Amino acid sequence: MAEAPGKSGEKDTGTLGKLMRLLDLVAEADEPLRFSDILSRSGEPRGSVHRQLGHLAEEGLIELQPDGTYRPGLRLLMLASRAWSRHEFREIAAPYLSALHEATGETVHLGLLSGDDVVYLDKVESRQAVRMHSQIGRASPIYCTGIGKAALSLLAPEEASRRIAGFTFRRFTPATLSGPEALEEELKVIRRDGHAFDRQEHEPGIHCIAAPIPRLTPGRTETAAALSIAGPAFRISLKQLETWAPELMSAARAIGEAVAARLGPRR
Amino acid sequence: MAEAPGKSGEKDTGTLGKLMRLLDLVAEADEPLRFSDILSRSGEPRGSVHRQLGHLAEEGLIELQPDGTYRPGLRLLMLASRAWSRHEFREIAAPYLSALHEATGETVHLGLLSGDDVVYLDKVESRQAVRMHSQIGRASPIYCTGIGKAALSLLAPEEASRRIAGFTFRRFTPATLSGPEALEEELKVIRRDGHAFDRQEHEPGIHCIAAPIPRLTPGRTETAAALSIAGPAFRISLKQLETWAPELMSAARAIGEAVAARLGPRR
DNA sequence: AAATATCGTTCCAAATAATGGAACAATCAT
DNA sequence: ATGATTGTTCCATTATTTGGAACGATATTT
Repeated sequence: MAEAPGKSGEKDTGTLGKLMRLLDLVAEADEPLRFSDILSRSGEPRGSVHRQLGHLAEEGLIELQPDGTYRPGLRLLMLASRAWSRHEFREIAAPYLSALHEATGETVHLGLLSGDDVVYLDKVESRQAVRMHSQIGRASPIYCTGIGKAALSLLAPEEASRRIAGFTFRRFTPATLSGPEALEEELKVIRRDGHAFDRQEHEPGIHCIAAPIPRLTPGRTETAAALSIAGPAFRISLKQLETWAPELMSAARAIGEAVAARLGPRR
Repeated sequence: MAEAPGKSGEKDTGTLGKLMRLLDLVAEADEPLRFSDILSRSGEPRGSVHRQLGHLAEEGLIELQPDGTYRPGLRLLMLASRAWSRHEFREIAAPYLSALHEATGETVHLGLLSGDDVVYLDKVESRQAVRMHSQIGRASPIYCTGIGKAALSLLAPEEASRRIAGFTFRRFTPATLSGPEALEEELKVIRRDGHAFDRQEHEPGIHCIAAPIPRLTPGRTETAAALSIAGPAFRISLKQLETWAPELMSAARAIGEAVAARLGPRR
C-alpha cells in the first residue's frame, strides 16, 4: 500500500491545491475571466475565491486588469524562463536537435511525458512559413502525437497498458486514434520499428515521425522522452519522413547516451 | 490611505508567500539544490520546509529528482506557455516585431516593466542565435537595458525618479551606468530623442537601440513597454543602429495605436 | 569495521491562517 | 430611478500550517 492507486485521486494539497486550481482556471481560459466567471467555475464560496485571487495577484501569478478581468501573470513567465534555461536534459539534447534540423531542414521537437500529456520541451523550427502552433511548454495528449506514442514505447508494456487504460480519447482530426485497442496495436509496430508516426492525428495537415530517447541509466526510469521531425503534409510525405528515420533514431540514441554520461553516474 | 506606500513592504501573502519564496529559491539557484541547501537558505525550520517542498512537488511546481535534488517543475512551463500565447499585448505587437526584423535583419525584442525589472515578452531573432530562446520571460534590470530605459521614459518624471531612487546599481560591464545621477541624465536625452541606447551596459559585446511604446489610452498607465533592435557590437555599430531609429519609432507608435484600438475602448 | 556526524523524514500540541456565510457597496441594465 | 448583478469586506468557526524534537537512513571519520 505504498502507492496511491492513481484512479482519479486528485488530492488537494491543502491550501496550495486550491490556489493552483484557481490559477489553472485563469491560465487555461480561452478568454480573460471576470471575478464572477471564476467564482461560478470554481464552485467555491465568494469570500474564499476573492481572497485567493488576491493572494495569487499579490505574488504576480495572476494580474487583475483595469477592466476587471484576471489574466496569467508575468511571474509565470519569469519562473518558467529559469526552469527552462537550466533544464539539464534539454541542454544536453539541444545540439542534437540543431543538427537534425540542419540535416533535414524541417521542424524538430523534443518532448517529455508528464502525466497523461506530452510536454514540448524544445524545438528548432524550419524557416518556412507554415505555422504549426506547437509551442514550448505546451501540453498535448499522448495518443495523438508522434512524440507521445514514441515515448510510450519506452515504458514496460504493462505500465504502458495501465496508462492507456486511463486515457480518454478525444477526436482532434479524422485520423485521431479512436481508442485503446488502436493505440495498443500501433504501439506494437512502434516497438518493432523503433519509431512512431503522427499521420495528421492531432493537427490537420501536420504529420511527423518520432523516435524514443532510450533510457540507458537503469535508475532513471521516470522521464520518458522522444524526438520528432514534423512538417506540413502537402510538402512532405510520410515516405519522405521515413527516409529520415535512421538519422532521427541515431540522434535519439546519441541523446540517450549523452544523458546517461552526464546524469547517470551522479551520486 | 487607499494605497500601500510601496516602500520595501515585502508582505508575505500568508501561506502562498512562503511557498513562493521557496519556489524562487529552487528556480533561481544556479545549480540543483538538495533539501539541506534549501533549508539553510530559507532560514525556516526543518519540518516546515520539508512539508512545503512536498506540497510544491505534489503540484508539479518543483520536482524531486532521484539524486535528492529539487528542480523547477514542468508545470511552470505549461502555465507560462498559456500565459504567453494568450497575452494580448504580445499578440498585437508580434507582427510589428516580425516586420522590424525583416527590415533590419537583426534581433528584435519586446519588453515590459515589471517592478524593478524588465521582462522580455517576445523576440524575433536573427538566424544565428539558438540559445536566446531562454530570453523570453527573462528579467533584467531596468537601468542597464535599452528597453528598460526607454520604458522608463514613459513614466511621469516624478514617478520615474521615485523608482530610480529605489534601484540598486550593479555593475555588469564597464559601461553599466553607475548610479541614479547618470541614469537621470540619460533619461533627459531619451525623452528628447524618443529612443534609448544600450551601449554594452548589460552584456559585453551586445548593444541595442530601443523605443518606448506610447500609451495612447489614458486609463492604461500600468504597463510600460518598449521595443528594441539588438546586435553584436563587432558587427553593428551604434551609428548603424541609429539609422534604424525612424523605423523603430514608427513601429513602436504603430503598436501603441493598435493596442489602444483593441484594448482601449473595452468596457 | 565501529563510531560519529550529517541528512532526510515523521510526529504532534500550539499558533495561525483559511474558510464560508452574510451583510455591504458599487456597477450595470432596464 | 429601480432592480439585478457584480465585486468587496467582515468575523466566528474550522482546518491547516507551524516548529520543535525525536527518529531512521546515509555518509564520513577514526
